[in-house]
Amino acid sequence: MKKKEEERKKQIMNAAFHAVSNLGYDKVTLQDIANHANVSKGVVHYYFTSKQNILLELLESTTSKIYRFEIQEIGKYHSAIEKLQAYVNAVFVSPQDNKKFYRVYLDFLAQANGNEDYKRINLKFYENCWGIGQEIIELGKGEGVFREDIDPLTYAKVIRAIIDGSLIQWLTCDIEEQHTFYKDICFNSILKLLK
Amino acid sequence: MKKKEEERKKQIMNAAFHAVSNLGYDKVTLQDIANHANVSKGVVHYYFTSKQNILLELLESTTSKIYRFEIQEIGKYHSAIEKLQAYVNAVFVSPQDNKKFYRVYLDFLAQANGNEDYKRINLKFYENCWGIGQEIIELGKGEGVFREDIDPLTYAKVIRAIIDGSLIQWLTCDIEEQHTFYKDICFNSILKLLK
Amino acid sequence: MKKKEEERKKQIMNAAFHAVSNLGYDKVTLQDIANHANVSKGVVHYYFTSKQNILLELLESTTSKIYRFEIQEIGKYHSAIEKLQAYVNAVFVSPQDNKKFYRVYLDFLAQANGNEDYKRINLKFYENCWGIGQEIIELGKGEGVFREDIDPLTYAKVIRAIIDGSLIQWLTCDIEEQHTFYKDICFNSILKLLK
Amino acid sequence: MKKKEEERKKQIMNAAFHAVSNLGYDKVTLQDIANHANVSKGVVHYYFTSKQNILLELLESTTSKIYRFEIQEIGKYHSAIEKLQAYVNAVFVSPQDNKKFYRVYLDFLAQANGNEDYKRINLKFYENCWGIGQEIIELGKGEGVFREDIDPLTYAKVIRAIIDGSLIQWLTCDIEEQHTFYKDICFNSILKLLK
DNA sequence: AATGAATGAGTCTTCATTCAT
DNA sequence: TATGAATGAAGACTCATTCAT
Repeated sequence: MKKKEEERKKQIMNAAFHAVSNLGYDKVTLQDIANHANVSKGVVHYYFTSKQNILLELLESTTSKIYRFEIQEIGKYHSAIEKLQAYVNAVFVSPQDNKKFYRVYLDFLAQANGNEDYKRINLKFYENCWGIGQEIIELGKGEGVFREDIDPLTYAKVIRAIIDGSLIQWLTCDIEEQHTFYKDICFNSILKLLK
Repeated sequence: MKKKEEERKKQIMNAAFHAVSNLGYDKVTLQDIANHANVSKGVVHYYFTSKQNILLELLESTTSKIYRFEIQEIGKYHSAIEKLQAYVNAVFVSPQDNKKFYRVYLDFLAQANGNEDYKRINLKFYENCWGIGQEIIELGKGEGVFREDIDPLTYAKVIRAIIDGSLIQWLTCDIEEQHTFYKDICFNSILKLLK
Repeated sequence: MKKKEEERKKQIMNAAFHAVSNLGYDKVTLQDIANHANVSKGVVHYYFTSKQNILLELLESTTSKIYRFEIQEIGKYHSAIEKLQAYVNAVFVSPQDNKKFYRVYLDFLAQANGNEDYKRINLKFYENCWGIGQEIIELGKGEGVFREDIDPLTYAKVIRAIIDGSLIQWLTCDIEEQHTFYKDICFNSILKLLK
Repeated sequence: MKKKEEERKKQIMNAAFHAVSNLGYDKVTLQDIANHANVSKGVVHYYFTSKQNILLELLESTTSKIYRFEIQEIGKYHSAIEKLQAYVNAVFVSPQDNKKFYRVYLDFLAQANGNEDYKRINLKFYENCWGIGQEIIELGKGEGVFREDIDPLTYAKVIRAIIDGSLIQWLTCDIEEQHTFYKDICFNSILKLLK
């Protein structure tokens, strides 16, 4: 029965993701989430103690999904440059997915300002991303393709800043065709910085 | 009389700024704004047609205030590098101000995803910021301190991405001491990119 | 389950009727209706999309209740004169009921001037009433008790005008004892007109 | 100065009439009235103690205007039948005027149900109208054109009921072309009743 | 486990009324 | 006299949460 419960929660979580993605963090209602999940409003409360609770888990699951995907993608390659390219590609998956995922993510980012729980989850996500950056930088230094004098953690933070900054800019300008443009300047900028 | 009205609107706008900054975009109520302005709820509606209307003007005034400050600061210097430093300094004014201003800005950025009006205002802000970047880059190219082969607009976008990405990261990590750290890596990264 | 919902709506509708009857169309609040129904404010919105919606249904149910009662009463008799008397009696049921029903009806009549939905519902009610008048007139012509040269629809309209005009006059003068007086002059006038 | 005050009040009263006529009794605001009068909101309160007060005076002035016009019109003729025709013609002036005046009147009629002041004013209007009816009936009896056995007051009430009932029916059906139709059946019915 | 009816606190908005100028 | 800025009470409506079934 434990398995069914897990499945139910996943189903609701998924519905919450689409609902927030469509309507925005502050517009979404429990009824919206229930509708997206094709269940009754009561079910949502049965599996989650409160709306706050759902959204918290949603941030957690969203960031962890993003992170796992990044890990998976860079795992397919072996050189630092290839891994870096895979990392950036993983972030800029496709216009459609980026819009869905990062709208939700951006909403939570804004929420994090006034909510310690969100802040904590987001910090964990940052640390994970910095970990990816560090790994690539250290690999590149070992390969001799990146400069020796760069501090891995510091530059890992810069890398993430460039990635987030580019993605948010693309998201806000909302010109689908520029997806590739932003992916490219993001990758090229990071590369130039590390070389 | 016109002047008094302008002043009143500014007072309310200012109250709205602090209210959103303290409570967040979606938590703020008209009563909060009225309280911050030390006026009755009715007054807010007397000067603004709706809550939406206040928030729209708030985004406009906030972004334009940020932009004007940036313009003012880079105007104090004459060389490209100095202007770039002034630009970054203007963004990273002080931990306190950054928190206030960019919390509001980040909230609107998140809203922009689902609201054409916010999107439009934000695009205008981006274009203004890109203009600053382009100006600095072209000056630097003239001075011979920046590479010749860089496209001003493209790199202006990268500059803003790094700035926003760094600031949001600092804001979210919420460690005041790292304010200088983020300002520095932001400036250094941009410089390295352009040289 | 469907039955329970129907009952609930009826209960609220009934509460709305009494609330409007006591307080008047433009004074009544959703809270008043909720109080009359002994339910919470939220319930009213659960069953009706808006206040407008409740009042619309109230006009519909009020006019249809009046009409059904008229039909029922004239159905008890077979001759034209008896039916006419039953018709007038049905309208002038009793001082208490008349006050309740026709106060609500008069309120809606006034609203109909600026509202197409009310106008439409009221027109339907008029047509129903004219139908009753026509039926009685045609029957009376067949029986030879009414003149041959009268146009059924035209006179049906006159009949309703006399009925409404008398009732409104009684309602506005608000002298209970005159209830019988107005019922009598109403019936006698119509009769004299048709003979 | 007394004269100017009177004029001001008249101006506001007139504006109130048009405002209520356009918007309806319960929709009209003091701002609407002020706008129609091209004065500031403050002025309205300067000349009338309250909104209730304006509307009360409006009912009084409206009913008295209707009554004075009826008196004036029947004064132009000398025979009972001509006076009756003039009376009906005065009520059914023109589609445009009827709509304006009787919308306001119907609104007040509805209000009268729950308000003693309105009720009193309206009763006064009824008594005036009954007076007209009685006068015509007595004249007709004297002329020998009306039956001898009719009670003037009773039939005066019937006359007014037919007039109001017809006018309200025309107003609610809202078919301009039927204005003449209703005027005719109204006059013919009354005539048939009295002969 | 699941439903959805019921609750009522909270929010935006309107507007009569007051009052300083 | 006249203005219109300011107030705050009141009302429609939303929605998270509870709970009986």
